[in-house]
Formats: sequence, C-alpha cells, structure tokens
Amino acid sequence: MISEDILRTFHASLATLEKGETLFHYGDSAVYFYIVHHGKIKMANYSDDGREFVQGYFTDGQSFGEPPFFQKSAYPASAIAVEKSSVWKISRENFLKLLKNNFDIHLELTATLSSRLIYKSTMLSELAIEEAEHRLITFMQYFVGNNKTESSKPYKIPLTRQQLADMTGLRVETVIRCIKSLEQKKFLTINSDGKILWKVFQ
Amino acid sequence: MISEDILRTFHASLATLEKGETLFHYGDSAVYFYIVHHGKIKMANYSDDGREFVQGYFTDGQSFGEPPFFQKSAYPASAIAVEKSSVWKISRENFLKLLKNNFDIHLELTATLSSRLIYKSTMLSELAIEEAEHRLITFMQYFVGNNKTESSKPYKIPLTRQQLADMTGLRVETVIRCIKSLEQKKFLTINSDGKILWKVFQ
DNA sequence: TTTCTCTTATGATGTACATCATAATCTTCA
DNA sequence: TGAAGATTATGATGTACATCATAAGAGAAA
Repeated sequence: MISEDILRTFHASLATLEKGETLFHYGDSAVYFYIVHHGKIKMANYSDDGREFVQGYFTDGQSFGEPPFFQKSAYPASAIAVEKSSVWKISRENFLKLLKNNFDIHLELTATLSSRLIYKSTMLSELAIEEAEHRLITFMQYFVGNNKTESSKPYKIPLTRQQLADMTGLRVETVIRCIKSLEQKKFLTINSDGKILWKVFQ
Repeated sequence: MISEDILRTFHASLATLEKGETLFHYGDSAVYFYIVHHGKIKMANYSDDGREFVQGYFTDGQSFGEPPFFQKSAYPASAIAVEKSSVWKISRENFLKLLKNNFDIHLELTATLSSRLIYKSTMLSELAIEEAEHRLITFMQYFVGNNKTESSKPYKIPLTRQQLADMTGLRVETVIRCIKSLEQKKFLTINSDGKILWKVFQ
C-alpha cells in the first residue's frame, strides 16, 4: 500500500473511469502502471468469438498492470472499470525511481507479484489437469482464503455463477450444475438468496 | 544472474541431484530458494490419477521457487531434476538480506517474476477460452521468442510432442494431430527427424 | 544383437463440458 | 412503476478432445 504522499512525490496523477470504460486494451504498449484509488477494475482476455476470461479484479489500494513494465512489453490483458472508478497512474520512469528509493515498497511489490504468480500457477494446473468441480473448489478455497476476515462463521462468497465461470474457464450452466452437486456433497451450502456459503473447516 | 561471489557472501550452498530426483514436493513449506548451477530442473503438478502439468523448465543460471518465499506459504508445484544437476540453495533470511543490499538483483528478480506472470496469464487465458491449435501456436510463439537467438533461419523447437502436451494441458495424440494440421496450414514445417521447424515471420 | 523404452503416428470410440432452448425470479434504471 | 437485463435453473443435444488400441522406427541399455 503506497501512501498518497509518496504517490504525489513521484508525480502520480489521478484518472477517472465511468462504469464499463476501458483503461487499456490487450496488446497496448505499457506506459503506465496503476493503483486503484477508488472503485473496481477487472483485467480480462477475450477470444475472437467473444468468450471472456477474467484474470482478476482489483479494488481500492491494489495495483495492476506492472508486469509488462519490466521488459517493456505489452499489456497481457485489457483493463475495464466494473463500476465508476478512479486510478492513480505512474509512468515507468517515476515508478523505477520510486522502487529504487523505497526498499519496503519494492519488497511489497515483489510479494504481490509472487502471490499472483502462485495464484496463476495454481489455476493453470487446475485448468490443465483437473475437472470442473475440482477447479471450482480450488478457486473458492483460494478466494475465501484471501477475502474472509472473521474466522468462525461460513463465508458468503460475493460472486455470481457467471463471475465464477469467467474466472475458471467454465460456462455458467456448468458452474450452476457443479455448485448444486457440491452442495449435495456437503462442500458448501446455498443461501436463501442463492449465494454460496463456504464451510469453515476445509 | 547472481555472481558466485555474491552467492557465497550470502551463505548459499550447493546441492547435487541425480536424474529423476525430487528437490521438493508440492505443498512442502518453502524454506529455500534455488538457482540452477548446472543441469535442468522441472517444476510440475500432478493430479490424483497421475496426469502431469509442467509449469516450467529451469537451466543454468535460472532461479526458481521464490514466490512462496514472500508470504511464507508452500511450494505450488514439485521440483524434479530432469538430468543430473546441481543447484544453489539460499535460506529465506539470507535471500532477503541479499535483496536489501543489491537493488539491481532485486530489480532483476522483479523483472523475472513479471515475465513469468505474463507467461502464466497468457497460458491461463489460452486454456480457459481457446482451443488446442490456438494454444499450441501461442505456446510455441512464446517459446521461440524466448529461446531463438539467430533471427533469420527457422527455429527447430527442441521439445517432444509429449513435452508440448505436458505444458499446454493437452494429450500427446492431440498434439501430434494438431502439429500435423498446423503443418498443412503452413504455420510450421516438420523436419526429417520429426522435430518442429518454426517459421520466421509470424 | 537383442530387449526395452521413448517417440511419432493413426484409427475407433467415449465423455465431460459446451451449446442451445426455455423459464422463473430478481435487480436495475429510466 | 414498468421494461430490460441479470441471475439461477433445468433439460436436450452437440462436439472437441480424451481415451484406448495398435504399430513402426529410433535410441538407450544390457
């Protein structure tokens, strides 16, 4: 988490985005690196026939779009505002200066990249060798581990079946059927509003 | 690339591995970080019914096993020596000291992690929304881009159909059929020894 | 030189998930 | 407040890739 003071020192500027607006497209050369000030941004890839894969969602305080920075390559996915948002943008040069002058921030970045790398490796292996239900369990375990705060009660996963599908390479109907099946197998329960309640001890 | 001098300063030690030997298993808690001194290491995941997914191969000078270091988590995949190898191992503490004292090495690590993150994101999106031939093209493009040195002649990809399958989440037979189809579509040619020759301009 | 294992190859068959169709809520926003 | 668009749901059908079977050549091992 980089303080606003430091951001200003290194000439970060704020940009605002309407809901649905695209910040950058897949393949654009990466000139800026971003931190969400307020709102929600998704990074996603699209196939020729319109299928979507969501690489991740980013909210207040989270940075995104750093990786292509270090080999001056292109963004590997597009960034779209899911809701009205504002983001800090920092140029490559200023960002490198910032890292050079702040070991703690650099280390935090390293940790963030590492954590994302573990997530991607995990999901990649799931998509490559496991089937739908297994994939969903692994994804939800990861998600709950990263978002659940209180430790005793079941966690209500704030994602629709469609969002689960978009992040696991499955289709809505498949996710719906798997979730039903996983409910019968007692991996989770379905709340009265349809949302998934993840059990505590697993 | 970290010099042997610096490695010794931070108490790195050498370990040797026979062909087929396992350095660490998926799920082991990550106490060391490694750099290949000489040989070839693969990181891979295995499903219950024995299917393999290869996350990557690492050779002389390349580091691996860093990500779980920064949140003290477990290795996300197993590391196995593909041939007789020797690796430098550095403890977490010494590694952090090393980063703190060498900005350039830290920045190089950041760049390495970023590059891997882009690779994983790319393959993840491929596995999620693209079909077999597209996946293979993307993988080979990436591979050639990272390994081809001379720029004029077609590049002979030094991987078997089985290795391609293991890295793309496909099965050998599918890879064989796809490669044949891609040959007919002029994306590549098949050498007299069966190896894939990747065309220059694509 | 023989045996074993790996690699490329090809056909027949099976299946997990996608796709298509339809519908009953629920939410959004105009 | 009423229409449009999500969301969850369920059945019927389609298909890309996996699986199984078999084989021929190449290299390694003994």
